[in-house]
Amino acid sequence: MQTATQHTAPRVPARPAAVDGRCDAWNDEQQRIADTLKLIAAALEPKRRIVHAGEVIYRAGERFSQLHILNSGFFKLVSMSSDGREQVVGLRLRGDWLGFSAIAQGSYGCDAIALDTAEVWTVRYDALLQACAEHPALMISVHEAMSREMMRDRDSLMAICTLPADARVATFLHYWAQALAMRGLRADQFSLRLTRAEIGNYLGLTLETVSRVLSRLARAELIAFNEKSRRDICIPDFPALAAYVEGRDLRTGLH
Amino acid sequence: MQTATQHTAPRVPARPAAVDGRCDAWNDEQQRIADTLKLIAAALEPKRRIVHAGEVIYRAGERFSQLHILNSGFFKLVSMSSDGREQVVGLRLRGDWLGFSAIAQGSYGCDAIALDTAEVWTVRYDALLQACAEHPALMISVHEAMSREMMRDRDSLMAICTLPADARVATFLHYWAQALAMRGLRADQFSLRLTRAEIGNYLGLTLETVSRVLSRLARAELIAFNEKSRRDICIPDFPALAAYVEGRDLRTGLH
DNA sequence: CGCCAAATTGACTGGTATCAAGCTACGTGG
DNA sequence: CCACGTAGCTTGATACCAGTCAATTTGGCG
Repeated sequence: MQTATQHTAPRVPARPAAVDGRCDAWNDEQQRIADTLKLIAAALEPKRRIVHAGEVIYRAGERFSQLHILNSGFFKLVSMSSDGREQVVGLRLRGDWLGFSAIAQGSYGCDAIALDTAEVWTVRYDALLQACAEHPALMISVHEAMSREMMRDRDSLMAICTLPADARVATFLHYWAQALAMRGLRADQFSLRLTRAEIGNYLGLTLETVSRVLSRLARAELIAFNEKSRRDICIPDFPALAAYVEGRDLRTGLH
Repeated sequence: MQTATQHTAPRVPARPAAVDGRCDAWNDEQQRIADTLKLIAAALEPKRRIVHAGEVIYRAGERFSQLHILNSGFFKLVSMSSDGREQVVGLRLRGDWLGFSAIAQGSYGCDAIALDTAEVWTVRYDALLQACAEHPALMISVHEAMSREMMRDRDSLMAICTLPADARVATFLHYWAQALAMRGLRADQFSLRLTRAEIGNYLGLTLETVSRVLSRLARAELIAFNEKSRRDICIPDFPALAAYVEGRDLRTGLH
């Protein structure tokens, strides 16, 4: 079965020793996702399909009747406000659901766009409801997924509200590396798959500011660019990045 | 039964004619909340209690086993990051649930603090799961509540990320007035019940900036202060405020 | 090769934060 | 009753971070 280009290469990525403390959570997370997918496959026979970068799973305004689960790949959620401003409101990876926020309103509130080749599983919402009533484990799993999404949104809200630009970008990279690692993908080197403008949009910054911050972080050796394609980021020292994201008043020249 | 001080007086508040367009949504919302509460009361026999301003329903870190629904009153959710920064991450009114975001993690991620006398209904999560399996309507209602919470968080994220200070505060007031109106409470005059510092914290601004913006909005006559207590806000012309929140390039002297 | 989107970098501007000085309301105790 | 302290709020002066505008470089692709 075809899967995402970049994300398949190393099954067990090289991980810096200092992240070992995370290995439990990391394996747990992998297990959790696998269990959830198995549960869905067993109870619902989801429609599976491959989509390619740029393809749209749903658009804002479309009638809601299905939910989607990512088996692989990488999506962005783009919301458009009444006055025409666009905003990237979320990013989704393997194990994440797409469409929860449409349940209440009956129609999607944003576009879901693939940034990569991805495998999407689709289930009808009414079928899911029925399956949940019959399979308690599935209902728990769905609630947990929604709860996790809320928690994540809340964290990013907090980060974006309170942190200066350097810390926002660093937090973003840190979160992203962690999310990849938890899914068994390599986290010490990866492609952002987003333009500076999209990152900035997501973080509430301009593309110039994102560019400048990335340069500063590189100068401080918290990240490095892959020669060829500055969209590929290396994280040579994950603990250092983590420390910067927490403390932020360390030796680095970044106040 | 004792209920919130301020929020009970007018059963059907005076509403400026121009908001009539909203009356459908407004009555729908009231009906929806009433239906949900009835559903919960019927299926779960929730524990009901009155809490007073300042009381805490749960604290970050506590083990999760219960969810709460507000029958009346007004809560803030306060999250504390590892490095000690505090942040108001949400506000809750009648019909809102408290605790969803704790499901995934098994423990609460923030404090829930009453800002007013409130009536809280509490249900065990395991009981809710079981009831959901037996009552499809209840499960739908729970999913909708979670979905609505996601949508709201997303909207506020968008507002906070992309808007300048004036618009943030105006959006906040507009949302708040609407939320009160939808619950049948008077929206043309209300108490914020939050200090400038708390509002600023919630909106990613300093208390000084909030104060200045409120003064500017008052000078532009989009809001007015109740003589005595500048924490009581009047909205003399709701459509004007709504127009400002949307367009923002109107006649007002606020660029 | 030449075009175009993306990214980088610099100079300048402006919106918020910060620092600081009062003001107001309210409760406490003399 | 008034003096006093305190918490919340307002307003002004200044500093600085990030946005804006602009010039240039880089990389991808027909």
